Amino acid sequence: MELEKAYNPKEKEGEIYQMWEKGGYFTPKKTHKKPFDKTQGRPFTIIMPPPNANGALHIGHALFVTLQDIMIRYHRMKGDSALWLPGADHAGFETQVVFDKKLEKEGRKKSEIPKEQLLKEMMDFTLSNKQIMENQLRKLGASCDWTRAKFTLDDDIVKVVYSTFEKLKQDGLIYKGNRLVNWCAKHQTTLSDVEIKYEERTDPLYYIKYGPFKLATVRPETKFGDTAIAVNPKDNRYKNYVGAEVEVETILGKAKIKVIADESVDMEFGTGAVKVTPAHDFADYETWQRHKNEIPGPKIVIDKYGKMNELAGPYAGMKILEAREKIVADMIAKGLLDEKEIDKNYKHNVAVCYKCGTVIEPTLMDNQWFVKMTEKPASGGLSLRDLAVEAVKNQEIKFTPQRFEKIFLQWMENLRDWNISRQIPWGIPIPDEKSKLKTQKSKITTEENEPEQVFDTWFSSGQWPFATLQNTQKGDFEYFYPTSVMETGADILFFWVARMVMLGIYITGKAPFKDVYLHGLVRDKDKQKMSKSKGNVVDPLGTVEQHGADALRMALVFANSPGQDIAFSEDKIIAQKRFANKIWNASRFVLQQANTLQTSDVWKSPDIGCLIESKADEEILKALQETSKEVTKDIETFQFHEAAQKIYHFFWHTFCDVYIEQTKSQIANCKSQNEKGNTANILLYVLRESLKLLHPFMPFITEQIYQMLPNKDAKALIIAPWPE
RNA sequence: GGGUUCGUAGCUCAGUUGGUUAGAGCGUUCGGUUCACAUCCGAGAGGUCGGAGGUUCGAAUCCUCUCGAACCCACCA
Repeated sequence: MELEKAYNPKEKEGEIYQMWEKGGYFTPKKTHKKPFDKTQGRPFTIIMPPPNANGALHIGHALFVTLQDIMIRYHRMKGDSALWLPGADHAGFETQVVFDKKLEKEGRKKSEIPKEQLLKEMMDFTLSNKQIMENQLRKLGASCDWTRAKFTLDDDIVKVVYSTFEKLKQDGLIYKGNRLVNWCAKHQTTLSDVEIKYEERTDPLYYIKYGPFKLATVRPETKFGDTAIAVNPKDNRYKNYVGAEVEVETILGKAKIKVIADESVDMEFGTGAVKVTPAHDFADYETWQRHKNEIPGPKIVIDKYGKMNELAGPYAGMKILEAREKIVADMIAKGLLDEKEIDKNYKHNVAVCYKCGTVIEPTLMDNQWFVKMTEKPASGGLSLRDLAVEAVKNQEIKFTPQRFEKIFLQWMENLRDWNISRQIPWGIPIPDEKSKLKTQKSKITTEENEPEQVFDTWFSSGQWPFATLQNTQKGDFEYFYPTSVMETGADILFFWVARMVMLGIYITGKAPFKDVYLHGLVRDKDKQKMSKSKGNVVDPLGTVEQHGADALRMALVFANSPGQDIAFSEDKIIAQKRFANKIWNASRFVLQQANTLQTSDVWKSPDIGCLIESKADEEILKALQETSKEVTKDIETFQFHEAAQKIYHFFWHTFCDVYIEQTKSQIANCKSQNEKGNTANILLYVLRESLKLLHPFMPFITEQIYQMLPNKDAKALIIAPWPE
């Protein structure tokens, strides 16, 4: 058989993938019996983080595919029941943002599209992206079990989500709160605490007169929502006022306001006295909660479009910044604010929407669903937070790199309740008691129709490991759960991993995975973060077309070290493309030797030792064994880059540069045909075992060559036995 | 305010529990080969491992301080 001189990845990759998929190799057999132990093999499960079905895969996806596929292929070859369960995420808010942009581009207004049609369009959009994505995963060589693929909007998954919602409700862990929420005026939805980020801004700090007080504030426009003035109880300056109602002159005329004492007030800041605006500030809201009996409740003065409402009198209808400017000017005019006292260089952090950067308006809403993170369930046991903390502290869940354990636990310390309501159309609708009532008793129609809400997408994906396995094949959950490794990006540790741990243990009683491996971000050439919604993604499929999936995968894993960001550059891929070519040509040489020198079928002999003719033979076999050991250890301990570099080095610089070169003279000097055959057989053996070690990293080229070997020890390399 | 990561060859980065002449890819210099390799092989140049101090027989690796870069968390108006 004549091989091309240069390796051409394009030709065969698709064919090989089909051979694998049609051969059923991706679908594990549940042959091992409990209790699972190392001697007989065991289930090894990875639940694929379902990519957001709102665009094409980016290079970051290629990284996770590579890392997870390495583990899966390794364990499959080792004889474990290796399940890699693929999926796709409808990605609620994320997809909504992408789709809104698409509408905007097309010059269409979301508000003018009937909801039913909008949802249909979004579903079409999502499903077509899902399709594209799945084919891209195939091109990257992902050996996942497509027969078990799940989508977050599958009926059975939604059912699980509803049942979890019900259980939480019955346990008193979910409540509909009249609570302060993070409101994004641009996206017209609330957001959870992890969906906001903080930006440092420089804004003027105003000192406004409040009767006998002077109060420092960045937001004078919220003064219409003030319900009290707070001072520190230890502050002697204001001692006499505490508990009293003071009369103050405001731009809307005279008013009375109560003075309260609260520990949270910093005497050093500003004047040591602070206005309390519970409807629009988290700290103030909490202050009010502590003084509920003394002062009036929150007064909302800003509406959901970010405009002042009727409580703002003449400023009603104005946008926040416009109103602020106007109010400041009017206050100066009325002598309520001294222009000279404005601190124009005041630096502070402002909460903004993580997607659009719009300033988040804390606002009071009464129809929002919250999950209690720190309270014990009615049926007994630990709070959601403590379930997760315990599991991590007990080492039921281990992190790689280890430092994330600390980060995880630290985050758990200061958790607030989780807002799971979103006011966007795209997502799993939150079951609404009122609408249920309506359908049951048609008489109740006076009730104001509540806007439909959907779950935070992380509420559903937070249940992914058990929700999927409970709805694939019968017995899957019992066999594959808890899963082995959760491999995902460090950037969604809080969004996703934390929620999976909490909900997973809460529902199933077991941590959903044993190991968490976190990779860093693949950044673009300028070290900028890539993201679909930003539109700066690099299409990994173009790279596959050009250089082959193996080169891309090897380049990614070569550059990766756990938890560290990596910069993507083409020369790394080209280097690995050369390596693929090296593998190809070494194989070409070995196969040629085998063809011309082979005299017997001695390579079927299990005892490779009796073929040794020279010191070189001995050494290469020793080096191979050493490399196998190291590579195995490195994969087991998640040091994939180390494993990749070791097998790379062995193959190129030990096998090719040293051993193959030696065999040339060795073969020439051999006395008998049999000796020559022996050498050829060692070449074949070392090549075959090397291909096995390389296969998790570079599956296509290794399988292609393996299929041509005369000394195959399995039907396909993908299921060939891993070297001891 | 708290925390984390990074600073190693011209560039991009590895270096797991401290141990002989500190590594890879790309680049670069010289030589060879085109008899598996639109190439490949051999040899070389290039690093006081951000800085200072300490622990140790021995530190890029551990400790303290310090400079520089990035990031995460946090309700200071």
